Amino acid sequence: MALRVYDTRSRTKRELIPLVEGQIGIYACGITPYSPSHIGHARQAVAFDIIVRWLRKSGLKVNYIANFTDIDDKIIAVSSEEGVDFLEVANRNIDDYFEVMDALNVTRADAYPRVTETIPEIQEMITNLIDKGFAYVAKDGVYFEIDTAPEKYGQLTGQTLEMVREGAGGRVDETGSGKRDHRDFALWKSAKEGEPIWESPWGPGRPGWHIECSAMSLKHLGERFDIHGGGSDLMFPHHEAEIFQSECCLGHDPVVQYWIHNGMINVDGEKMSKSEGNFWTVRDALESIDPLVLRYTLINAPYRQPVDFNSVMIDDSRLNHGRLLRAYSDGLTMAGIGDWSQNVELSEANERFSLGMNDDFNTRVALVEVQSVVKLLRQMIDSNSDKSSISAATGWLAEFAGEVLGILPSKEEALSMSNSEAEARSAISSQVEALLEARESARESKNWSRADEIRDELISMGVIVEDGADGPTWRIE
RNA sequence: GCACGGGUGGCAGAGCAGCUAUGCAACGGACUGCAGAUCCGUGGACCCGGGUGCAAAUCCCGGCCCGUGCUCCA
Repeated sequence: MALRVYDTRSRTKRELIPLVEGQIGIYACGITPYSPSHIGHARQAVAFDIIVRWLRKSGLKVNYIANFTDIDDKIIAVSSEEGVDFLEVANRNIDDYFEVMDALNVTRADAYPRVTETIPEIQEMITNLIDKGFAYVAKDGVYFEIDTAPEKYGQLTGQTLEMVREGAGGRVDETGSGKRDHRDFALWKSAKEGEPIWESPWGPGRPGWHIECSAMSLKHLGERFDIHGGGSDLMFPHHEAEIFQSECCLGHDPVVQYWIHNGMINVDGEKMSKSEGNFWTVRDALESIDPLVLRYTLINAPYRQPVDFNSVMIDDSRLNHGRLLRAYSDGLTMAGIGDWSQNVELSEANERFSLGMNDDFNTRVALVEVQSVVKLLRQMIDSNSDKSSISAATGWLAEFAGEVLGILPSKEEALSMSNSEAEARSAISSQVEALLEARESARESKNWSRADEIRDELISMGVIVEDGADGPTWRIE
């Protein structure tokens, strides 16, 4: 079954053919840690996490690299504002990143390179570009000269040199920059007062934005690698600049076989931004949303589509995820995890799930199959199916909803969750049983108002009563 | 303005030439004193206008609307 990936550069879905059979090198542009991570970062991290999980599930050996751009203008701005070292700002926000992404069940990348740990490689690349005539030294730094490779312009966004010229023409003189052309971009920025600096052949300074990713991907994945990705907002200029740098430096193209970009997050249909006041950090979101529910929300649309973050969407995810969780833990306690491969319906579900994931990692299609297996499992439980069927369906969920999509807690956690619920139950059990008994006798004498009164009392204790054919059952909300 | 995505039932969101998407909500039924949970069933959609097909939500052309980008210095 062929795995097809939408490649931004060719604007088509193409079959994923690894450079080295059985192996995939993937680089994803991570965050610039100048503030706590927001839900857009979470979407990116989750999207690539699932892509990597699916590649591994497909039998590929994956080397996944995600970087931190830990020196940049915004970090410097925060650091000078707070009067602390720039690395303190970066480290603080990197810690935050790991903490919230762990909560979202994001598998760690194989490496998290940082700009500040890649300075020699960056300088080497810049030297190379100067030597080959693609870059020049100016009074305020080193610039990549766009006109040396005009054919590479607009590779990802379709824009032409002329368009951008119109968009920003004539600014070079105004800013006093040493650029020859305003579309040239900085590889190295000369030191300014009070900024962190590194020594270089072109004087003290720091790397420009863009070069770090070319250098880090080269260092970790080599001169050619399979997949490079990030948010769609990075296509221009960041990723196009990388194409210039890497391909001109290495002297071949393409360096990256497939470019993939995830869509942005909107909040209530509007662009999420600090000035709009609709800005959600992951921490904000986790105050009212369970981490796995948030993850469910983020994969509720294919990774390339925009996701609208709104209360309906979240409530919907909460409901569906809750149903999934309940079916899973019921199945787990009743029958455990079993082999699903002998069950026809589950095998078909597997096929459709895989078809969806192989079609550019369509998690929405995958979730439909999860929902249908939840329904199937529910039916099995309700109709007192044999243990092996229930364990098979539970096993299917563990494998696909758990292992691949990462929206289930681990088996141990799921069981300990039901254990802690059991503890909570036993703590109030005698009290509840007594009330239920009183309610049952009220019901027998058709004293409905008294019965409902008792039920209300139980609800206020956080107990939900459900009358069934064999008498009432109850659970803790 | 230009580039790239997208506009599907009350809502969210798949499908991207012929075959029930799915979930929530609604409606009907089973079970219920009621409620809840669960199950069964029903109705309901493809932004507008042209075009190409035996056949178009799906392809082409033209509108309209939405999102993102149009660089670090500004």
